[in-house]
Amino acid sequence: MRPEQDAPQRVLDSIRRDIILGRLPPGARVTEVALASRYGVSRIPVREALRALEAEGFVDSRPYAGSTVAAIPLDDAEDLFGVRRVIEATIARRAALRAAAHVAGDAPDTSWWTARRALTDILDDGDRAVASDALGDLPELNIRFHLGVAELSGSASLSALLRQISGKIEWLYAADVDHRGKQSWGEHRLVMAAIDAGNAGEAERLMEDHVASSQRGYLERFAAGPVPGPGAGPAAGITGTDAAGRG
Amino acid sequence: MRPEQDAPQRVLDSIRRDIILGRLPPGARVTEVALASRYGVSRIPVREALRALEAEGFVDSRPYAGSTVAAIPLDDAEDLFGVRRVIEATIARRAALRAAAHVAGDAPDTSWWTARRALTDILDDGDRAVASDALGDLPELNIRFHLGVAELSGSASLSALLRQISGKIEWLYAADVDHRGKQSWGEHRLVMAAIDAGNAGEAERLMEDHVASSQRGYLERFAAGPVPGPGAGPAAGITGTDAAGRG
DNA sequence: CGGATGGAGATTGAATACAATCGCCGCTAC
DNA sequence: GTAGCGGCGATTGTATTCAATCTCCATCCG
Repeated sequence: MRPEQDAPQRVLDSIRRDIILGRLPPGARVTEVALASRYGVSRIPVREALRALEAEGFVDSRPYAGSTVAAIPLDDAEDLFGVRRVIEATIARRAALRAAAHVAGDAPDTSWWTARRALTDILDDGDRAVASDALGDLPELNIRFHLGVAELSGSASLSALLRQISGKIEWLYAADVDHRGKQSWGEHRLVMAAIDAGNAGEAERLMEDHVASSQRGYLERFAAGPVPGPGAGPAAGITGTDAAGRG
Repeated sequence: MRPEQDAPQRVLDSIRRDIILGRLPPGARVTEVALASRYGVSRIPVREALRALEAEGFVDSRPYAGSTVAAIPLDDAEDLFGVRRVIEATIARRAALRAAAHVAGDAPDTSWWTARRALTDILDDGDRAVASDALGDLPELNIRFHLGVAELSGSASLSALLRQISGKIEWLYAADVDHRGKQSWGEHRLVMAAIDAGNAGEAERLMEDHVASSQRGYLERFAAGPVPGPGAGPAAGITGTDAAGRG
């Protein structure tokens, strides 16, 4: 079996996705051999992925006792949105500043153009999804847009922080996708325009409003009875050799 | 050799410390075998530690090309402080709310008392350090105080975020410890008092001022010629079998 | 009949071994 | 003299293997 060259990354993304989408419910035991056989690799890449997930707060581990899926951070929802607002607004401001520097001709950076082009594609894909009422594609595109802007900001530190927070918030939304759907998506072009114009203040303000609006949508939905969610009971995990998340 | 039960954690902390303190300068190559022999373990724990460090943004890795120490995020300094202000203020507010719930008798949580007692010890140790002019101990105690308050807040998500940001900021300060020394340390007791009183608004405000003040100290120091630092050249790394950070 | 205790099975922690890939150095050709 | 190229050493990626520890369940004792 040839080395997949980034099997750990693939395994990491897959497990995290299974957790976020509720295919691995909170409390479920995740054993290394089960995951290894599920993804067709040995335990080593799985171990690395599990350790990363532990650092990200998606699983709890105890020495020799294995790992379980962590509890969904329901109590942190409001604060997570608050932190995310600040981070995203900062990112938008810096992205605008960097865009301005680029049109001015300074900083001849090819990676910047790559990131900018990727955003164009994401925006177009999202518009098509909205036009064809394929709203199921929007959550994924939404994440990619925001991470794309982070890329454009040029700050690895802020990108990493946003990535961590986004995962948690995505988890909160859980399988409850399309939180505001069309309207929310439309706001992305406004943010992008401000960035392209190099208008740092406007980009910062628009992004903050956008995130705040997303937060309101979440709170309205879950204020009363928070998240019926898939996390029914601390069991039903994968334990056998081929049972992972086939629900 | 018996399993150390958390060798990866120890290795992770050690390497991160070496990076933050400049013993492993930016650009230095860090090979698995060198680290393994330095810490007396095999490559497996080292791999897990390196992957965690990559997620934290301290090293850059490419498949089959190995890992190098990342560049110090100098350009992110101001924004990192901004995000940290929000996170710490939120943490302080929640810690106060939780303290209020505890004196009220709700939530009989033994781990809370453990965390609270640890903070008492940290504050006392810091006072002793100040009294005996052992200011070299303050940076370490400073980090522990802030992480201790995060623990008290009861939010694993916010704790993880703070941990990540603190590492970066500590890196910025680099070997330049005792940034404001005695005065900064004294502010900790004010924050702690507000938390113990269950005064959420006051705790939030005091913590934000405290972090903002720390930021001013940093900017004043490094505004002109940012960080002479140990990152002289992209070389001098550890490559041999026993050369790690013996500088 | 309830709770402690011992052992078997399962699972993780770590080391060793091997395959795949990269980077460097000398060589060749122009 | 310099640019392209092939081989070799070094390093990473992964699998296999064994030791240490935990969990669960049946058993025994009070």
